Amino acid sequence: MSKVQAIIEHAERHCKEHGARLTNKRKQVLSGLLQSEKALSAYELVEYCKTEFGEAIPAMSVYRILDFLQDERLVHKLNLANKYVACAHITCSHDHEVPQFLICSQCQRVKEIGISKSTIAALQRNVKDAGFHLISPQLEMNCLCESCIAGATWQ
Amino acid sequence: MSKVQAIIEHAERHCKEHGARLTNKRKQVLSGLLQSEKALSAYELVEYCKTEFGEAIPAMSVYRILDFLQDERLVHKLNLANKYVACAHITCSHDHEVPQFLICSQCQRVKEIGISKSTIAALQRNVKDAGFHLISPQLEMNCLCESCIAGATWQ
DNA sequence: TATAAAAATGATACGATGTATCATATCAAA
DNA sequence: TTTGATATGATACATCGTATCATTTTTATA
Repeated sequence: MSKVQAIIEHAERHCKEHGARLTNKRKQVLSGLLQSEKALSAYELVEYCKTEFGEAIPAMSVYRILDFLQDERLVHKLNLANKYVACAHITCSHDHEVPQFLICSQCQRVKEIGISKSTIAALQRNVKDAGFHLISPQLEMNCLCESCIAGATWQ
Repeated sequence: MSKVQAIIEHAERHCKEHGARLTNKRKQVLSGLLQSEKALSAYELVEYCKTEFGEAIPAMSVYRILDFLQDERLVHKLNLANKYVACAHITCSHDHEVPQFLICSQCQRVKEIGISKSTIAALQRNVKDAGFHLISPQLEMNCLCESCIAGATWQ
């Protein structure tokens, strides 16, 4: 069984546990994100599902499906790029900290990392000192990935 | 002289120093951002200039003016919110670190803060360990501001 | 001062992301 | 099996932003 399939099955069990349904279309969308291995916009996902799976899912449905998958914590939205990625920890059984995302501005590859609690705590302190309250420490940072650094034209 | 006017004059001198021109329209846009004291989208700025100054600046021009003001480091773009804010340090003479922004998700008020170098360095280290290179440590964080916390309905 | 070059602004069309709304189809429990 | 909930489809539209070409304004220079 492929890695993607394994994750999908895990996701399906995860949904069933609390009465949510991972329907076929929802599986297609999640599979699309898993297979592409990079962040995709909703409209890119529509294309991807059409060419890879022969599924013509209207954009409206993709947005709703993405909302569902976010509620299920199977997908994250990258607000900086207006794109979506599959959660990197679907098959983990333990809970995770709020994720941080490194987005390659050149190839759109995304790495989901955890930042040390002490660093996050220092951030929180800075924010609190300014009189604000951090809603979510999901940081998104514009980066260049290894391979784009290696082949970069701007160097 | 009002505080806004003082900042505008300072900005004008700053532009003149290297042959850039802070034209009337550009002043209007900058004044709009300064007066509103919160992040505005380009189209909101069009509205603001029309009602406050009677200046009908087309959206296209506002975008170009915002680009100019960003090049002059008088304005920052908030990529999370697709809005723009006046730089909080126009009248400072010294250079500043890359700014960080706390955006109130409720009232759109924005606070520009500096985060300690050690925290930023820790972030950079985390990113580097993941094999990525941080292009710009301009962090944008979704927050609630003091007054919205005080009057919050979700509490 | 006249005129050419450069800079700024205007007008129009369009692309991309996302939402609102109403209709239809599918599933699931009584 | 019917009924209510859930999921999906279709359409229109709002918002943010860019591409392109035209026009105006400013600046420099002959």
